[in-house]
Amino acid sequence: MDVLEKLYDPKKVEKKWYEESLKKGYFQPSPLAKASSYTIVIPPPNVTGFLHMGHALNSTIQDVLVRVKRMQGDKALWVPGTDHAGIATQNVVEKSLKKQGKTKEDLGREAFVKEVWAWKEKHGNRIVDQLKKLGASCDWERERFTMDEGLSKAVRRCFYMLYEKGLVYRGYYIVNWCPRCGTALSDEESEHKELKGAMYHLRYALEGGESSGEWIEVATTRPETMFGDVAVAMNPNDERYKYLKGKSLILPILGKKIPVIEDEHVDPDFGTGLVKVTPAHDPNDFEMAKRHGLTWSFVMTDNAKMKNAGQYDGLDRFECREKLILDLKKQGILVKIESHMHSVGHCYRCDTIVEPKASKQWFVKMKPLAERALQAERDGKVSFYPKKWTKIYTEWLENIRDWCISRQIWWGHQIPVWYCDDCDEQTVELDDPEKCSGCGSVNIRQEQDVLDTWFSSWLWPFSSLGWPDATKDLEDFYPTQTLVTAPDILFFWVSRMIMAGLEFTDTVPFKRVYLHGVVRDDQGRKMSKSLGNAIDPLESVEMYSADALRFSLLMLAPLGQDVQLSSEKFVLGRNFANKIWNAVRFLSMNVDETLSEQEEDFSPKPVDIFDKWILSRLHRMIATVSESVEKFRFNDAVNCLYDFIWHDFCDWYVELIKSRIGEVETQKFALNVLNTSMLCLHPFMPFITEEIWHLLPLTKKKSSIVVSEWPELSLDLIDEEVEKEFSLIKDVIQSTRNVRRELKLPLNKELCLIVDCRQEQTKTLLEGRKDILSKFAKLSSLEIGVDFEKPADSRAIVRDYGTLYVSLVGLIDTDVEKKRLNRELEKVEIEISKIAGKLSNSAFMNKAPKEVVEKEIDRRKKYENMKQNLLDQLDLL
RNA sequence: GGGCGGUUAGCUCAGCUGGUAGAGCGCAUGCCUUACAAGCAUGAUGUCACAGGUUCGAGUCCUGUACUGCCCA
Repeated sequence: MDVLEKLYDPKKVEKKWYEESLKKGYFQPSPLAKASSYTIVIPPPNVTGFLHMGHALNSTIQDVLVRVKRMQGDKALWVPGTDHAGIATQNVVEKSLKKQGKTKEDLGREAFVKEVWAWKEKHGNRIVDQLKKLGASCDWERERFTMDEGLSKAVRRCFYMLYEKGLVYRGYYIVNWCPRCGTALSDEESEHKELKGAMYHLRYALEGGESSGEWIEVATTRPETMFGDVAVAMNPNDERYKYLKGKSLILPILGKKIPVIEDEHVDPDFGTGLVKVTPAHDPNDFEMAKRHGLTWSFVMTDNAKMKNAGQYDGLDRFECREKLILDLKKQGILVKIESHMHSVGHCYRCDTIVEPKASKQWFVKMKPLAERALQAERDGKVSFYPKKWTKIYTEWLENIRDWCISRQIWWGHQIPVWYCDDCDEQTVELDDPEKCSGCGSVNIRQEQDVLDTWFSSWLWPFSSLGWPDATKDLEDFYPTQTLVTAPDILFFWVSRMIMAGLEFTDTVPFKRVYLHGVVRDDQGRKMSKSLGNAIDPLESVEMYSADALRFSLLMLAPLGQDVQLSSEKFVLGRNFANKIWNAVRFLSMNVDETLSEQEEDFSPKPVDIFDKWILSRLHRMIATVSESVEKFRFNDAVNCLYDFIWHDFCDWYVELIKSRIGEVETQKFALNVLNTSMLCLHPFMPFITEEIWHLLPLTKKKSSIVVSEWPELSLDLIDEEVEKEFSLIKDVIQSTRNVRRELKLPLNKELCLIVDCRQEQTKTLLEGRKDILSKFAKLSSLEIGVDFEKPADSRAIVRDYGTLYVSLVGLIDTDVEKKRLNRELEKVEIEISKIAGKLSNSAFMNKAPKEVVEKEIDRRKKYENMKQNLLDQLDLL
């Protein structure tokens, strides 16, 4: 082995090995793998997107799962891709057109869509390239895009099937309208935010009572909608307004006559108990108008400019509100303004306040789809981790509302419905029709709207594998195993995929859904561009390496918990990488030249207790890591690796074998342990482990660690006895070091140690390791026996297995020692009285399990020994 | 308004089926000890938010309160 650099340099390494893996096709499912497949589909990021920490956490987790399964011999496949993000992408391209002083209308639909495709070809790879920097082991040969040919075909088939079944319909309803994007949004795309608004109390005159000043008071948060009022509603049981029944009112400004109606749904306690009814711009009012057979009128255009509003026509809705309020005040119509907290829908893409608006849109009837999705969960066919999300999933499905799938934009799958100019028939076929399916007329026009992007994404687990065609991939890799995503798209995406899977493929698309936490900043706030608190994962990769980023993220992210991140947290991963590097560096300086020439792997036998100990710890680690990954407890896995490699291997094992590192068998053994550790660590830190794996002389079997076998667990190598013996040796060393530290003795001063063991067995064990004890505790002399007299001028350290005496002529201050021993005594006595309390409690003795009682009795014995010993020591002083 | 989390060391958090409270960072002290100062050694620090309850025994289970975050309406 060549001697390594002192500092690990990840830059070259990461690039080199990722390229190598791509070239050799290691990320493609191996045809040689065993029959069982393990598939994950990536939550497709936006083509417009930039990689953020959420993506980093998300893809690291998927990568760990896939890499582990790949090493365990499964046919592992991680399908990557992006979605076309209708509104977002259209916004981006519109913005760049605007810079050239152009609008999409200037170009026309066809040219605009061409423009978007051009943008996609140029920039659409950005986020994919960024994922590669993190080490994502996706099969890039299978990368898909929601607008590519196959997936468009899937969308078409899906729409057709739902239409034939009567589950897709066109209807007039209140939708969430984004005036900036100029399109309808689904309920999920309208994000509710708590805002400080106002409740405006307005005076509406009673018909015929204008001159006598008779009026009633209505309260509203959106006064500008008053132009669209078609009635005022009261609760039929509201005694206060009994006199209004059957009366009419005069709408201020417009002077229009509107009726008072009675409706059970009016809450008499809200506002004044009288509500203005604006069916075109409010969902409740819309329903109410339907019940009462009222017509409606729009008062806003698609970009939220006022219309049918008299002198206010053309004003923006909020401008209008301001002006209107001033005018109403002047006219004495405004009674009062109260501040009022309410939640207001915002467009999830551009944050504009959503305007509820009646309009004709396409919907999917969700109830029948939801039933099956609920049943699948109840049958245990799909489960959520952590479990708490199950309830959120089921509650959403139980209260599901129809899904508005049409969007008034140009970028996306144009809805495959043709209207006929000559009759009322709608034509929906798998291929573009040439004539009306009703009257045969050729005067047909395709629907202009496009489908919601999620209408493509909900097919992703099977459309990305070839559906609706019966492809080999679909057969081999579907249904998938695990879905890894953030909980904020549980409704948008996860639930809908389950519904789609059941509807179109008759199976759940994945068995387990792992919902990881949200990445927050160090103050617990969500990371966002607008807050400026986002940490760029690529900058972090640049500074700390992808391995460090991955490792730190996982360390900070226990099962489904949010992650509070600051960039200094990556130091942890970086330092760990460097620590490993230096352990390898140490070996590289000592390993025999001839080892590199050996062709086969070697599995040397343990020669002493330390070898047995590290093997025991190693296999414990293998067990924990495998199990934790299976249970999505990635932070446990990562912690265990960290603890084993750093503390067990580097701090103790490497130090212990330094004296015999010249022996080839020792080298082989250490290399073997290190190699196994690298295999276990590889899914978490793919790059440094690959680099080291290639450097280690014994790993010539396969061409890459990526396709190497996961270490086999040998439970019989986990040896409690050996671990116990080792911790005894460790305790003697650490206790002695502590004396040195407490008495501020210089490191180069060697100590004389006497170990007075309680048992012969302990003595024999320690005698056998005199060399190590002397070296590690820095001793000039060491005596081990049973029943020693206390030597003069020494510090006594009382342990449960015996007493350690460190001779310190002239350094022992009797008073200080007394105080110290009394402090120890106090602690021991507290423990004893705690235990005594338990043991004298008959309820405890009767009800606690036998093992627990025995354990307490043992502990009592131990502490009483220590107490006696401490008292003896005090006597001697 | 309904639902779901969180509250454990100075900070960030583990602690799964109740049985002796843990890690990393930070802090303190001493160290360039035949890999690593991105390091080594040793150490200090806790009313486990609060109040009840169940239990032989509660950080862990139950009820309530406070603060805090998120989701839904």
